[in-house]
Amino acid sequence: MDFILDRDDDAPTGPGYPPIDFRAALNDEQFNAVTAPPGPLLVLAGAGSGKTRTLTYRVAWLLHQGVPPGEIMLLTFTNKASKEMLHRVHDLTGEDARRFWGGTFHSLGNRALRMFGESECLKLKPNFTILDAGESESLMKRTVEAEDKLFFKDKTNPKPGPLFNVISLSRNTQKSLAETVSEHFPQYNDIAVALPTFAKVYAEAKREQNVLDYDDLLELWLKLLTEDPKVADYFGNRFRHLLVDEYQDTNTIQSQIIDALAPHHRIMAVGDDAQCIYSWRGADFANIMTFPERHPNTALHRIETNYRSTPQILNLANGVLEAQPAGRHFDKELRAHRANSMKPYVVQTMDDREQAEFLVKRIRSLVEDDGVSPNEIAVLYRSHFVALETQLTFSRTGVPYQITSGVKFFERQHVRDLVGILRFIYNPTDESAWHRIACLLPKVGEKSAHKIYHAALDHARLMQQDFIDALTTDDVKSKVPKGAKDEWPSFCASLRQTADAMREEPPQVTVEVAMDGWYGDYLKGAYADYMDRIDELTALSGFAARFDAMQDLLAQIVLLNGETSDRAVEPNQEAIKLTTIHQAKGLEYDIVFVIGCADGLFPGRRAIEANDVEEERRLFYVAVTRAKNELYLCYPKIATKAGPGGMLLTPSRFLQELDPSLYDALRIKRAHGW
DNA sequence: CCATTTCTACTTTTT
DNA sequence: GTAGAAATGG
Repeated sequence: MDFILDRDDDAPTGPGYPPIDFRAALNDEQFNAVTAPPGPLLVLAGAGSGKTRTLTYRVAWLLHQGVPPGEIMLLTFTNKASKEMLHRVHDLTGEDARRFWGGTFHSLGNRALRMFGESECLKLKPNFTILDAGESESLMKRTVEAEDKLFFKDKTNPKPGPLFNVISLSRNTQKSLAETVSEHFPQYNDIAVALPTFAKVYAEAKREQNVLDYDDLLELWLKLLTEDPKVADYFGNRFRHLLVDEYQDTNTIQSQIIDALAPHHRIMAVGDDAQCIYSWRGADFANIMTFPERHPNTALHRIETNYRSTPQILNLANGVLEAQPAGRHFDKELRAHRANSMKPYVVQTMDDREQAEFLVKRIRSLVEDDGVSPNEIAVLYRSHFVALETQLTFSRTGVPYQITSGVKFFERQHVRDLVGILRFIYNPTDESAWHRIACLLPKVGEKSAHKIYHAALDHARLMQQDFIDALTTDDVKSKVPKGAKDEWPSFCASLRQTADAMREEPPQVTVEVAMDGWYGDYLKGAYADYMDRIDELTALSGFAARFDAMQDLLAQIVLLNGETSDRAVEPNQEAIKLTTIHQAKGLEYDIVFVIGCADGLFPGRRAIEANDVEEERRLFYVAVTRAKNELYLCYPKIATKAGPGGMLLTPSRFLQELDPSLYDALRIKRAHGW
């Protein structure tokens, strides 16, 4: 992806875009928001009221006013939402989406750091790499252990994951660790004093290794904006218009970034407090409330007419919100626009399997009898594991589906291994990347990897040698466990070759060199489905072909975390969508099935135990408001997989709280007993 | 005695 | 698939 767009490129100004009849395309509320004069704009938009439509038309309107695309920044939460939005803008105006700065906070932060990371206030080396969640945690584990050897041995102490979460939340909310612990993690009160030290050693390790974690992408971006006037000027002058989607999900640091980006206050923030579902990442819909204070003369727009769903679906959605306890939310009622239709169904089945079979039967009938496009059907769920049985049944019965799954393409073991090799070679100080690949050698685990790494590092420093060359010296070899000695030469040789390729060849070739080297042999031995995995790595090399520079490829892979690979499903093949509700946010489908609507699954067990189901309720609200025409809320009576086997489930409290007149209950009879 | 492997139980949500 | 506990091996 190209980063720098010169302003001169951004001609033509003004017309040159296909004409749009804004008046006819929008209702009054939308039209007023879209054509509002530049300045702070806060748009409160209910679900399905055309939030994305308003944003995309706003972009189109700005373009029609002669604003060059290069002056527009579009911020979103998920990759999916950003892709969707850029796509819609493109459809509307024909403008090349790459001319905007559009993307998630994290990806734009990355872009900013690539441009200005070397600024005095950060002094980042340009070849920094980004840790994913797992690597961040294991780096934290290692650094904390180095500081306090016994910390994790004590079972009453938080494990690396939770520890990381505490520190991450404090960074995202810009609050002290002490405050974060007492507010959100009282169970860690007694170890709170140790946390600042842990945070410090972790931060130092990252700096030493020239790596960043996700939170750094926000934190350092903000630091650039507030501490380097040159950078602040650049962003302030260049991006004359900011548009922020799902504003209710911004956390403190994100909201500060927005404010720092726009000294000119030309921000359009769009949000809906009832859809705030990221508070576990520090999202606080109070940001909406205080927006007018931070941006004087904010024009407030409300968009409340719902064009998406039938009145019956909306009634149920309103019913979900009615059950909210009083206070801490704005009253909200979606006004229906569409004609009456059938009520949503609540479907009880015996177990997961029957639930899946119901889906298959109903979907078949929808597609074959009613001519519904499979692309317009979505199966939504609270957590990935709920969809397991559905996935299997779909595969078995040949229902085409596309899953944005827990096992995402870039998360697959072998993909991450290969990326690890690339990352390590690109930035040899990235010890996390080293660990990942070194542990693949027999008899090498965390400890040996660490020893080898430091032996090589010392040697390289001492002899002024390249790190990879240092690996083959006797000094280092002596640290390699016996079992790994055989493979060691070919391991090193392959790294050498890959490093050479990275210097001379484009990313795609580098990927191929790495695949054909030691790692290819390793795969052959380690997995029975070797061929499948090679195919996937070939897909990775195809993906790499899109990039000219290794750093862009690597950054995209970490940031694009969840993207299903292009090869999973043919782009225009028709397939049912299986996704978590979080990922479905902002999207809409003709037919929506929500599966696993049982207490313990949705709301999740953890939320019930923590006695805080409000966020889950908002999530449920998000789920039902995705549906345009038909909505099915399904739950199995018996949990087969999760929890202690054969547990009896009760319908979700969100269903029980609803007035039964809002839905039709359906009980599935077994078609054929087995 | 420590590091690694093996076995078993369980699985939030995203960047 | 993966994290954590028990078993094994250097």
